Amino acid sequence: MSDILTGLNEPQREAVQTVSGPVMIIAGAGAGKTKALTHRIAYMIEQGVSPFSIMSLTFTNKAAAEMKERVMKLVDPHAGRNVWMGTFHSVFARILRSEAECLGFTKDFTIYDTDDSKQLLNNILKERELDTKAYPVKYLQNRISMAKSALISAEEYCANKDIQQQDYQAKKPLIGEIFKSYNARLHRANAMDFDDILFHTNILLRDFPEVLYKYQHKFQYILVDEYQDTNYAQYLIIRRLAAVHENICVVGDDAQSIYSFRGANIQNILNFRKDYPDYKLIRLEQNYRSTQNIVNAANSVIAFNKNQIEKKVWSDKEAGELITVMRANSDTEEGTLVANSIFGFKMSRQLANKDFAILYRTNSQSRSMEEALRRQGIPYKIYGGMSFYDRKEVKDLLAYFRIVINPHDDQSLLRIINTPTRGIGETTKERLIVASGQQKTSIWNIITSQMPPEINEGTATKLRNFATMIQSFAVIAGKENAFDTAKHICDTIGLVKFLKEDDSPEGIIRVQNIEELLNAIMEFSDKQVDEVTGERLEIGLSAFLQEASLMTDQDNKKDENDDTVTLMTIHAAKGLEFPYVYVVGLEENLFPGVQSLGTQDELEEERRLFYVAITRAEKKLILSHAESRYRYGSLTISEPSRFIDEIDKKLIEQTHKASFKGTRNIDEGFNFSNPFVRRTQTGGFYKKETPRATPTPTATPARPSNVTGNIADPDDIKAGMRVYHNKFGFGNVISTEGTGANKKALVTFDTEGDKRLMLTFAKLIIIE
DNA sequence: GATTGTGCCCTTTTT
DNA sequence: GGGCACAATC
Repeated sequence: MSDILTGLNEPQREAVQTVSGPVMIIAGAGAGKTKALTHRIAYMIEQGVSPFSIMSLTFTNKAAAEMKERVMKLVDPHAGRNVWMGTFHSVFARILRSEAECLGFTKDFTIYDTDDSKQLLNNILKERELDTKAYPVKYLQNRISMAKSALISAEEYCANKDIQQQDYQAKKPLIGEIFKSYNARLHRANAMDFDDILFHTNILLRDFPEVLYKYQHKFQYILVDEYQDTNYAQYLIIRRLAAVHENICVVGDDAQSIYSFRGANIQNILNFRKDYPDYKLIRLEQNYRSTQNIVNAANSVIAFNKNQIEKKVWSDKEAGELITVMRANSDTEEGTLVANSIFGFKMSRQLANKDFAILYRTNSQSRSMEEALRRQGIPYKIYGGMSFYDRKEVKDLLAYFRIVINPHDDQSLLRIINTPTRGIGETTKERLIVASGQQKTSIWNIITSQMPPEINEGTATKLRNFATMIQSFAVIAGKENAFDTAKHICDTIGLVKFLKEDDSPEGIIRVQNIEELLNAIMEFSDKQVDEVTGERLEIGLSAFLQEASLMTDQDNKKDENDDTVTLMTIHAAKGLEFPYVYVVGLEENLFPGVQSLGTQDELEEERRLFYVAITRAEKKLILSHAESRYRYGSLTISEPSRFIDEIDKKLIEQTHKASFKGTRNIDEGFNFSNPFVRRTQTGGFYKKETPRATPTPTATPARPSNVTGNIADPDDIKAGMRVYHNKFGFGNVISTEGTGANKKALVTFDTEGDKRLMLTFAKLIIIE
């Protein structure tokens, strides 16, 4: 017991020991919320709470795995593993499988991912002969997902006047009908999409009191991580399950809510006190991750948001270094500056590549960074983008597995019926879709018992052969373990042989991916060990699929060992930390993005995203922005982000590209964009008219003793330099004009604003 | 029925 | 710039 409580601060200890009743933990970034949660679970188990009665929910598999690992270290692993710990989707999919019959599904239901649902919607549009321009699939997905997350059924969607009015005004009046067909097709396919897992769980708990009763009494203790990211469907599930015991503990940080575009609702945090009036609020405010300067910078930024729960995050670490702001003249140069900076820190401070992370708003920004790192010879790894489970060949093979387990899975059937090629084309597929719509049954049933007359005999035979093959696989799956079945399927369809015909580098990767998938199945099987005897359990394909359909490759591959710089979006970086963090592309219309300038709420979400970015850094934070950038193939000019201005000025130091060697040509480019810079940079280095959280003191600095150096030759003064003037103090050279004795410079002084100086008279000292 | 050409549209995305 | 969907080809 002492083990579990030692090393915790006072509020953490309170969070761990307040086991009964509703508890809300508001945890700042880096305040040890995972520690509080894991120790709490361990503490409960040690206090005699049955692990089977504890449900702990997270959003990612990775977070769940990490928590499980940490709990197992604190308590007897046999007890630890019995806690219901996982993502919302995995825990409730598990419950849905055992209760599937109530809802008209079988326990082998398939989970459709975003791509499957996209294909399905495409089929519906085709069937209804609707234009994909009038009804963009992405828009439909969004609309349907939002409805399901808000627990609005397709029928309610159609009956709701407001919603219908919205769709009518958007010139998309048929969305409701499409929604209905979509659900009908899912149900016919014995399939659920991601949102359905939560939606159907709610239906289950709402309409089947005995089921509700069972789980309310089973899960006496409920813990929820990242509560600020829950949507209405998740909120209501938790509320229902916790209604009897009210031993519910939620952990969140409203300042880190960055998924509202996915339906996450901050109100859930704000409403907690209404739902559980006698709740206990615990604040974890001490940040153990970052230096004071970084914490203060984050605080000064987030202070600009109106909607937030009051808290003061603090750090008792050293003040640390100032936050560096780098200005580049182009996206290419931004990459170079970042790569040079990393190289410099590595050399001067003996750091490893893995001490660095480069974070950006959009994935497309990775390219300039990537190219610069490659030129500099720095190993890096880009996270995000195409996931292993999104690869076509992997999805193809998985589709075979899925249809063996659930033959009514139409999307899988359509995906693989002609892969490898079997002479079954688009026309045939369309006929099958239409027939299944008319007969209101799955395509599988159409092929096996109600072959439509318009399909000619040759094609019909091909279809029957396909069905026979799938049936033979199903027989094998009933007898053999997952790996042997998978291997058999793979060999029989000749997928590897088919892929090997393509010997391009991409083709070789595809073959490797198939091998990797088979390895993953093997690995998964190896992990399934009998708890009591320690023997390996034979697990079937179905069990593997259940796991794989809710898996992303984010979790299995976090090679702690390989020493690379990390590149990822800020969204992907949530929950992670790095000693040195670069946040790049801090420009208006990029970060904050142009689409988020519309409403206050959207802007505040962008600001929270910036807050998340800042708080990833432990020791040093470097921000950068470029004055121009290629976007969608054409050059765009950008102003520095307002977010830079929102950081307390005392915490920032400016670096200039002139301080880097060999940038003469860049200076020329810089002059080119000069008029623009002058326009936006009045007063201080950045726009002065922006409101500030804390006003910066404005006194002309006396010449500090560390300013040494001689009066510069006017010819040496160049745009971008940092200079010192005896009367005006420190400033930045924005531009120069004229030559020789007539040479003038526009200098923006930190405290005195813009000055145009004749260089033969102004005695400037070059600082850097 | 597969392959190449042409216009179109771009965020973030735990599951 | 580039990925994707659909069309025009062979």
